[in-house]
Amino acid sequence: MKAKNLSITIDGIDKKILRKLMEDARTPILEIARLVGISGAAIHQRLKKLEKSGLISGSQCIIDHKVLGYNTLAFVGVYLDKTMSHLDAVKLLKRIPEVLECHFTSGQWSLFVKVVSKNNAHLMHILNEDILTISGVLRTETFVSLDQQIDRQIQI
Amino acid sequence: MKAKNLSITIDGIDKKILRKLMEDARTPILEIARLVGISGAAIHQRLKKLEKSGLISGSQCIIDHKVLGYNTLAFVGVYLDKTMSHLDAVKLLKRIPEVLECHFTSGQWSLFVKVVSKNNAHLMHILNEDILTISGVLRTETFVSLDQQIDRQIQI
DNA sequence: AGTGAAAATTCCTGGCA
DNA sequence: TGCCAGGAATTTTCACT
Repeated sequence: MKAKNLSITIDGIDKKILRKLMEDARTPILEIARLVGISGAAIHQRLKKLEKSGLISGSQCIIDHKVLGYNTLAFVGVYLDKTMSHLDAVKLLKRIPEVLECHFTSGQWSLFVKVVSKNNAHLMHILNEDILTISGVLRTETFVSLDQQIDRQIQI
Repeated sequence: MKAKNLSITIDGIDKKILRKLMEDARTPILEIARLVGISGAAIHQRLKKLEKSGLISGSQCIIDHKVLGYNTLAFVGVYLDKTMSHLDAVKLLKRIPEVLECHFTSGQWSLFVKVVSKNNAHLMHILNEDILTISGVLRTETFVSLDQQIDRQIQI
């Protein structure tokens, strides 16, 4: 079977570079070079290629919510009135800082939202005061994540 | 109102450092220093403090699934037989590379899973061949993300 | 694609205000 | 806390293979 002809071809060395940077984005290029066994300059140009291809879309440092006192993670299914445009609802959801993800989904809900909060009372406040007050939001269904056991990116 | 006495106190400079690194984890310290208006050494010791406090739990480069051909994102609610231990189920879910998140949730489902796949056929395969074949999994409910409009970390 | 070398930049530590 | 200074390390580019 022929490989799909995307704009990038990734070999074993690229994979090693990616795996290392997915684990720690601040790993020095020279350290990767030593790990992989080729020169720093080579790693450098491979990295540029990977960035240019869009495979690496950026990097970020990860903030631990819990250290900030955000101990609750929840998913919220949102039912929208058919007169409410999804995009307008999303625009208003964006203004709620605790909303981290918002998906337009197939199935029973119009929108599906991931929310963090400090505790259950805070979550209730976000639901009642912030989300349900958006005009066009009919009702919501909430699922609290009691424990997150897997959290990762796709494996390379 | 008194601020909660957590183990860290974060001032405006810390926030600027964090915001920059959340946007690009590879930003040089000296660039942040110029941005903020204090010396690199000061940024350096603040960063160490932030890492030590656990607020910064790491960094990672972000891979764009779509460039790898993973075009579908879905959420799957999993119903487990009461004889099946959640932890065993999670152990088996971990072996499915397309499973990126797994939560133990309140509500109707035992587990709630985020999955990426190349297309709908691939998603069906993951559901039928990988997830439903786990012993103890009774049935699943799937919600496909047709479009993700918000994806961010908590704002500092 | 990879290498080695060189220049610019950055990291990081210690001493001091 | 923050700043400065300077040696070590890293990034980045370039000519060559």
